[in-house]
Amino acid sequence: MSVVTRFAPSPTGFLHIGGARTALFNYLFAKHHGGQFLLRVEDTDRKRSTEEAMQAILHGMNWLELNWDGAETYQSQNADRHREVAEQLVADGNAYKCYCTPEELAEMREIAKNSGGGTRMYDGRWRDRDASEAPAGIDPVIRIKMPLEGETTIADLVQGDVTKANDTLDDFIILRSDGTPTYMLAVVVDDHDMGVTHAIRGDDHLNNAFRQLHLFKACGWDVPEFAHIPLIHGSDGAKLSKRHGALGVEAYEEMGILPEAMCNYLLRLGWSHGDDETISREQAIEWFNLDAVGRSPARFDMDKLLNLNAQYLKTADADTLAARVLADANAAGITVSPEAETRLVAGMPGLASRAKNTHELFELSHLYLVDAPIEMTEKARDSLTDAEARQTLKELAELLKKATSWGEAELDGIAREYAETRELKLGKVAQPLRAALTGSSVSPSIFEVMAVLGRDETLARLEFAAN
RNA sequence: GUCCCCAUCGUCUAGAGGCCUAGGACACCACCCUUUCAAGGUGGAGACACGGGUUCGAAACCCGUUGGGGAUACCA
Repeated sequence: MSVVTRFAPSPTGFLHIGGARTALFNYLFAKHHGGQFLLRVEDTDRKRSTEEAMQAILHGMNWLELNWDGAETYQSQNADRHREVAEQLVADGNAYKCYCTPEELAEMREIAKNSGGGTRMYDGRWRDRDASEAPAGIDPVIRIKMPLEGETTIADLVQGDVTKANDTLDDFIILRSDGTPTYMLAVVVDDHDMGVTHAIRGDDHLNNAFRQLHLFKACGWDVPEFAHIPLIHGSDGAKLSKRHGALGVEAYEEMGILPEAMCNYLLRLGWSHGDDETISREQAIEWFNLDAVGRSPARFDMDKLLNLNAQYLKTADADTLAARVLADANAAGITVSPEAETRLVAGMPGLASRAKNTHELFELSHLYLVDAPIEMTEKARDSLTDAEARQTLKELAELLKKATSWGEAELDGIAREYAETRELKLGKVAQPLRAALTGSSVSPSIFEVMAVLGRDETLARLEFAAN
């Protein structure tokens, strides 16, 4: 049997970290088994679902390259099918209509809470009543008949065997009084119709799994395998939620995080493969398994994400990175000449090893983006007020003009030789050079910068700074 | 309240009864490299929640305690 997984977000908010990880695990599991990964939008709560949230989720999935198979489906479009199943269940005697008023329900809940356990939230008062007793003027809901006694065990692929007494399971509502399905019914019907073999989802659904299992059985369907993965907590240890300042994945995108880094980080949160830390998508697909998913909740750690991001930045393709920098430049209203763009790509390795996110990369790139004369920071200007420093630059410029080739090694050699003849420390030469060439006191290796800038731009900047 | 789940450095984790004097990663500290800043290298500090069992031997297995989390809707 081929594996089919699905990610089933409800479009009531953005795609947050926990959801993204659930999607990733479902994706990886399906791909590992050569199966299918489906996306189903759970929009049965029409009041809370928004188009905006849905777009945010789709955008997040695309950004992380969690490509789903086929077109995404919308649960609300299967409402007719859900109602049919509910009615069939009633016809088969596995479900029944309940005419309770909200007041009656509230009363039952109150009793159950005060009883100290052993009492169900819904007492099943319409379970065996005849339809002829139905009061007029009340639209009934449909409830599923749950087993009255015994216990139910779920062989969860992550949590292991979990057993729950059946008397804690009440006859829950599957069809609302307005004829729309509840989540519980919709998931079961859709999972069955879509051929889902493995339901990998958050731990918060573990309790629901017991109810769903009986619903599957009442319908006479095979029950999918369940895998409940622990939730991701905020740094305070509580469930991630909007009020906790949990962010949507697009927020990380805006922070200049690379999607590969994000996925790698999410993968390591709750799943491990020995001591491996940096894991490519291909490697993840090959290695991913549910056995290695941890059972305890993990906390989100921005520092580690940033560290991973820095690593991906270092090995990322220069053109890809340049495109991100150019986008930032464009947003900042900086016009980049074709020469500057060439410099940017050439200088990328030296830049990338110094950045933790793409915005830092953009800031670091500034020295290549602009053309002479360049602006200077106060610190840089200060180091050039010294007459001796300016003299150094002038003398060095003369030597550089005579350079036969413009490679990093040659330039380095010229500067060192000059420093030696003048009996200066290399730093005394390099720092003014850095200020003049980059307009800053911090930059990649100054000889690398010179090589990337090229002869003309270098000499132009030197001349400007020396005067 | 009741039900369910969880418990190794600050954080993410390795650990399938002897390979554990508990390993790796992030963060932190020191040193090295060095033209600045990063990166990189080397080293350091830092954990088995507690109490009982089981066993020749428990971080690992069992029970309890404590702590944390989740669920308790005509939300998903």
